[in-house]
Amino acid sequence: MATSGTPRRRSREDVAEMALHLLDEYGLPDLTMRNLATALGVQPSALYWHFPNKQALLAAVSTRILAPLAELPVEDLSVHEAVRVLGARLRDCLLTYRDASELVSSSLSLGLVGSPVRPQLLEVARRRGVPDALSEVAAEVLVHFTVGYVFHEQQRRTADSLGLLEAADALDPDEATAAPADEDSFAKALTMIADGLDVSVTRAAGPLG
Amino acid sequence: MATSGTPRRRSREDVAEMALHLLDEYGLPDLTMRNLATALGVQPSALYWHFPNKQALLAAVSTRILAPLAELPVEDLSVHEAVRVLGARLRDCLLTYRDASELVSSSLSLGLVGSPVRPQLLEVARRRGVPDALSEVAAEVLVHFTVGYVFHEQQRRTADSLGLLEAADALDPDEATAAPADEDSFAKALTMIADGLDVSVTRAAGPLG
DNA sequence: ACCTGAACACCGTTCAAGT
DNA sequence: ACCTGAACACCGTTCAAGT
Repeated sequence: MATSGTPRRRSREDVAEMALHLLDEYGLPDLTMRNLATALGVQPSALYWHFPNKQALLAAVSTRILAPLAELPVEDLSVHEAVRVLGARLRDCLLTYRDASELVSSSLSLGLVGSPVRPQLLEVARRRGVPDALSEVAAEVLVHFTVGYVFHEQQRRTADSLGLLEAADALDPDEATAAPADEDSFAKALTMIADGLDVSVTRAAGPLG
Repeated sequence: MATSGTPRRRSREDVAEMALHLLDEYGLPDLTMRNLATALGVQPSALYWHFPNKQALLAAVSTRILAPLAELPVEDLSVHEAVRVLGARLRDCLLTYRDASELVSSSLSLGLVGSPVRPQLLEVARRRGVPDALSEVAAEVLVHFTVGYVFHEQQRRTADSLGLLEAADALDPDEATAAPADEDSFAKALTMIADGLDVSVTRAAGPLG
């Protein structure tokens, strides 16, 4: 009995994993249902048994990309530290796979995937007596900024890997080569966001004690 | 001579204007080259005389959407006020047309359109003696957050106009109906960003004077 | 200068039918 | 339960040719 080994129940996971691999290898524009089916040695229509549509598939891929964030230990951090660590780690996750920020951005906006920093930031903030309303706002600023920043970063990366950097710089003489999207300015931005939250916390606590 | 009236040189502008109209009327997914051509009473291939590709067309539409921002008078504002006013006005521009934030987000990330707040924020900041490096960072946080926020706002808007709000809320029992994307939390976020910039400015000026 | 006509090489999705 | 085969209704883009 059951000699055919494990009844491989997780073929849905296999599809998502192959999709993530194709994303990283060939980029989002080439992550088509047809290419994915071919890579799996299957007909395109077979994918629709596992996922209702392409958006749902992409949401599953987004979840995989963001998974490492959930395991990040934040209990002992200050709120200021948590904002910076969560932002930096979210950026790491997005930079791990090609075009990941674009994919996550859309899954996030469609509400098909939860905020990758909200639960942990809320937990730390509560522990320090910060009102949820403030941490909610900070979480939104943090995730929108980070995803948008890395989106921009990855687009420029693939853009000048194709050698069409001049086109983008010819926009405005003053505006050219705005920000090189360096590591440093990202860290400064996170500090600015954390500082902003601190000010709000102080203002909220000030009148009371 | 020249009896045929004005030689209508601006048909390129007409194409962009019609595209903006279609965007607002039917949404980004239905803004196809074929639908646009039909609306103009022309063959799809005719559009490629005016624009090299669809991305360039969309960039022109983005520029139109963001145009009102350039006329905003900011000279007399404090840096703190400028951040909040520019953010609020950017949101207004994006909310004026359906799916505008998604379109602008991609044009922005592709570098086909300049930052809609950078020039004015830099000008105000210089006037107040704020180092460019700091206002650059603040401008990035401001634009990424605002575009991302409104993207999320508009997606939810069209999502529940289609009556599929429950699907998104069934994600996580704790995480459900995260932020109703209200006017108020957006204003609070802008204040937080402005506060963060203020702290950075104070820190930069402190050791010196 | 501006546009047509026709083609090329693709898409996501559905659905009866197979096993 | 899981997949095939075949179709439907589309896409963006190119390019010779017209006017």
